[in-house]
Amino acid sequence: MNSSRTPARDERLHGTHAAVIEWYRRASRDLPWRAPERTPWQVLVSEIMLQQTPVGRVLPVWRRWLEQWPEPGDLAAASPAEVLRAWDRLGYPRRALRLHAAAQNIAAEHDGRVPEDHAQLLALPGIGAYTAAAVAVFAFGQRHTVVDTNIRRVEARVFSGRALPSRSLTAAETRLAQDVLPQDIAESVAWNQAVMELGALICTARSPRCDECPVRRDCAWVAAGSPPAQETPRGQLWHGTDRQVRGAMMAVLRAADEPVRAQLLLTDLAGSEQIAGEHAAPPAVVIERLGALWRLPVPAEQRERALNGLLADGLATSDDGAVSLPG
DNA sequence: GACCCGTGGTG
DNA sequence: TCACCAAGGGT
Repeated sequence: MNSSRTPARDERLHGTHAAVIEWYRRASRDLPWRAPERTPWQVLVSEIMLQQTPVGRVLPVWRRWLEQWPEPGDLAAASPAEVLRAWDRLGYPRRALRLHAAAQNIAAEHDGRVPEDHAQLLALPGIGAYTAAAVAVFAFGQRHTVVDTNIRRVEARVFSGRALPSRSLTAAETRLAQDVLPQDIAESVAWNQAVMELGALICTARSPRCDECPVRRDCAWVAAGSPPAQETPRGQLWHGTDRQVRGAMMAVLRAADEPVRAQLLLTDLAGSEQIAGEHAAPPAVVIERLGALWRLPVPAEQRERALNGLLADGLATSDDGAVSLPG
């Protein structure tokens, strides 16, 4: 987009700001990490959990998590196994380990308080450009450019006239987000929050509800006749992937109170009968998870690769041929 | 940039 | 049904 500032452009942009922020006041969701009494730690935990994970699935886990570990120091003192079990099925369990590591860093290096400084936030494990900006903005009220998938999509449509943003974040998108960010600090905070919410509720990826959009008259994409996306994103593979196997193994380990023989994790449905005879029967829940793992139609070597991946990532430990959650 | 990393709801 | 999608980060 043309970044030159003209009175006409500034006035129109101001109108867009006002319309989106007003819509937010009227239509935004009432989420606990937005409550006036929220703490920076609560915001940070929410941002990590919300990475690639829908709000509805995060809510119950977030509540339990902060009840159990109300301050960074509380989480820092927990074991990785406790942390991974509390993470439950949010997905991408590496995020849980990184949040744990971040809490330990905060406890050791920042006197147990979430740092306000953007660069210090960025230095924490599991916190990248988006999350550092989001915490600085939503927890501390600073002026930073927040660029998440919602904001990218809204700005691609409204300002660039494109149906969808590019596959990966480009420098041009970041520049655009910086260009359209209000100068006033309080307004910039409101804008970041409001645009993200607009993308989540109205300007959605699949079937946007343009008839409810507060800026449909300012939208370059609508003005162009809402042309369809040029390239469809290649879908995330799942069936038959390492990720599927790793996920099934983690489900077993989360359910197991005691270490699980590696043999039980590496066999398939065909091999399970003879294996089962050689071991004491695990609890029913573990058997159920094992059954799901055994049923996956993947070769033995893939099961080994998946387990080695879990061990390498610190999501599991192995002792004398028995596997369990770490620590 | 490309690729890897979970999980489950949904159009 | 099934591919798409979700407040990304690290390598």
